[in-house]
Amino acid sequence: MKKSKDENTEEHILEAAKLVFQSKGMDGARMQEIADQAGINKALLHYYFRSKQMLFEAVFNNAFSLLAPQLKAILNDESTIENKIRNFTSNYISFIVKHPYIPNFIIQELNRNPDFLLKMKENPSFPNLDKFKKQLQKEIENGIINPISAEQLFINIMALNVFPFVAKPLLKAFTNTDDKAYNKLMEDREIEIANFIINAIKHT
Amino acid sequence: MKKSKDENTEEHILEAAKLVFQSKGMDGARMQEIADQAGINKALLHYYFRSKQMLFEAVFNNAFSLLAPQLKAILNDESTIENKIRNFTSNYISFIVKHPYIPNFIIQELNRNPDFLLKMKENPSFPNLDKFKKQLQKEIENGIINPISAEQLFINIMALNVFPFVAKPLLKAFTNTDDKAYNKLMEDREIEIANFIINAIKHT
DNA sequence: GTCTATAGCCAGATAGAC
DNA sequence: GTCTATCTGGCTATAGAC
Repeated sequence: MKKSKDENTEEHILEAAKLVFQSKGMDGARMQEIADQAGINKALLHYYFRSKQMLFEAVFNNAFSLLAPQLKAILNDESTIENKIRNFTSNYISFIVKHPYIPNFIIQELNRNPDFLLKMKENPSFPNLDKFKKQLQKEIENGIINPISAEQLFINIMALNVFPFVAKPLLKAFTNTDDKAYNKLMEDREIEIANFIINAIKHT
Repeated sequence: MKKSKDENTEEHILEAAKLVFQSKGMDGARMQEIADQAGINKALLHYYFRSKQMLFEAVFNNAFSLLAPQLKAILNDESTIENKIRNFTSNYISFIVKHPYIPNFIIQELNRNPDFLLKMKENPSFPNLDKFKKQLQKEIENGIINPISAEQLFINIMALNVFPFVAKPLLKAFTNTDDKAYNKLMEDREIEIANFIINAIKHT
């Protein structure tokens, strides 16, 4: 196994780079800090990834490819809109617990450089709302759901799920909660959000 | 008026610094770019604000003190919960049109350095939910509103209003809209969000 | 108050030994 | 593949003339 050592080091670097980039961002991150975190020398980072930019893109693409398939799976499964909402909410919360920095990292870096998405949108595996939209229209016609556009509903679902993690420091201050109390709020949201959304759209 | 020239320059610097810091962040911003934007020399920035850090804090505090009083006013006014929600939503959208970068700027920099808020929370003018909470409890007891905690409702209101602007690049890609179509979605939200929230919580 | 010039530092990247 | 040493450029900050 000639490559075992390489792959190991490469993995270590990626793991370290993930930690540093996701908490400091591209501009705030330092190659030295990544090297220290990985327990290796700065020169080795360049040996494996050539430049800071390329290392960053590796980390970013990894993060994005964790998020996208999940979204896609839920949008395109066969269950009802109500179930999709419940599934998404419960999946998303457990995803965040495993990868707390990802949403903010992705949002921040996309604001810095929106072109990242141009290549990705070409990919046929990029999530899209087509199926979700058809299904929603049908449920609206059948009087199960009140009229709402698929885009607005999708944005609302994302907003209610993602925002509390992205804006945690701000919301902690406004709601005057400490870390423990805020995390409790987040746990409760797993049920609360789904009910909130369904109340908002379900025909009565 | 001995100071008129100074104040003018200081204003120009702050305006330029706002533009640069809000789009690039503290780490990505360059003093040279701020100087160019203000049409002055780099040395003058230091003459007025001593350091990049201090200039940054001036910009950040300005941004925050635009956002906070607005929130406070709406939380503490005398109207019903339903009206508060409608007011907040309509005020917030026009606020964003005037200051599109502020929410993302504040959220981003608070994640970089949450301690910024520690001093601010001391200030008695810092927004809090006390009055909102009492009022909500009363309307729940009176059967106007379905049970929900003030914190969760507040987070939901913020999420639905703020997130679409913070995550614009990501949501534009997922909803597969161009700039024009996305802005149309945002306009529509001024009514849509308020109705969505009220449907979600209003007792029927 | 405003400028030019430059000090001084720090970060990304490379050369070259092992 | 991994290291030490170093180059090079860019950035904040200051000195000093006007």
